[in-house]
Amino acid sequence: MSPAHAEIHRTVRDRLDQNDQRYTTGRRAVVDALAETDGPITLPELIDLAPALAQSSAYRNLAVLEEVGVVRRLVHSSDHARYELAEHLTEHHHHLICEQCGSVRDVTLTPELERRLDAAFATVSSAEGFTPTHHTIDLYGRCADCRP
Amino acid sequence: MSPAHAEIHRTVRDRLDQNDQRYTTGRRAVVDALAETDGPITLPELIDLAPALAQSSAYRNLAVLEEVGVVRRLVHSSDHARYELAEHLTEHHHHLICEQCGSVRDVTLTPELERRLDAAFATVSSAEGFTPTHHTIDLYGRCADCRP
DNA sequence: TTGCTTGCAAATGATTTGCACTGCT
DNA sequence: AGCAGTGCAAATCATTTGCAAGCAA
Repeated sequence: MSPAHAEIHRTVRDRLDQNDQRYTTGRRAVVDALAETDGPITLPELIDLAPALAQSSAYRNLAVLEEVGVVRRLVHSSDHARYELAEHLTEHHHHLICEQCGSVRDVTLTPELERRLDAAFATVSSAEGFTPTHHTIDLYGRCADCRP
Repeated sequence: MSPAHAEIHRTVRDRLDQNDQRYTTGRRAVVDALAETDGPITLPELIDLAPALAQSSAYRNLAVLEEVGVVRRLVHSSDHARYELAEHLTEHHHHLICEQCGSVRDVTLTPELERRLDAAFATVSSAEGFTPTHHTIDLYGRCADCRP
């Protein structure tokens, strides 16, 4: 477990404490699994990484962790949702989504481009009376493994 | 929606013909409903706009229209999916998603920014061996109606 | 103890599907 | 006529929830 892992656990514990929630073995296992991967994972994938967890407990723990703001739930297709650590525990990133195999990997853009995007988003939003809080960018295509 | 309704219907009919599918009253009603709105709609919303459609037929027609490439299905949250006309029938756009009421509205960015984005996407993708085909950008926040 | 957490099994709800009927072509 | 499309009701499947038992503060 990397030092980054240790800090993640500390932050998660703090957030749970602040919300009168316990940091149980099961919740720790969920966080460990999410910290290990280089992209958001589905519930079956999570259970493969943490086989001690019952399915219902995995779902319940993810819901609690999402509520206290350390997990984000993503829905790209209609089968399984995907879960990842919140960006304040990782870093702002986007997703490469393979249309062939369904895998999802994280990518980051340059800070300069993100800055430009935020400016553009502020512009188009205010024209609509919309107040943006955050954004997601998904790139769909073919991943390296599925390349023809 | 840039092409007029008539042109949309012509294109849809062509696509269906090419795939040995008929352009029935129900399918036309689906396309009309999707062409009327300024953002992707859910199935209940679609049925409100086209009350003659049975729920199962709406789902089946949307599936057919998606298969022939004139409808796109979006999933932002875990309740109802949303459907919109494919971009070749409208224009390239993104979404403003209200976290309060769940409404979704279309927005466009400047062509210049889209060009810059495509360039950046090509760069980060090739570094991962990924071949991008298209992208989506979603802005989450508070819509005008839900503003505090 | 006291009550949150867990695991199992049953419930929920959006979407899909079987089947008989309708209506294009 | 013949087969694709439709409506209804039943089936599916990810996710949620009720309940009894386990575990942490």
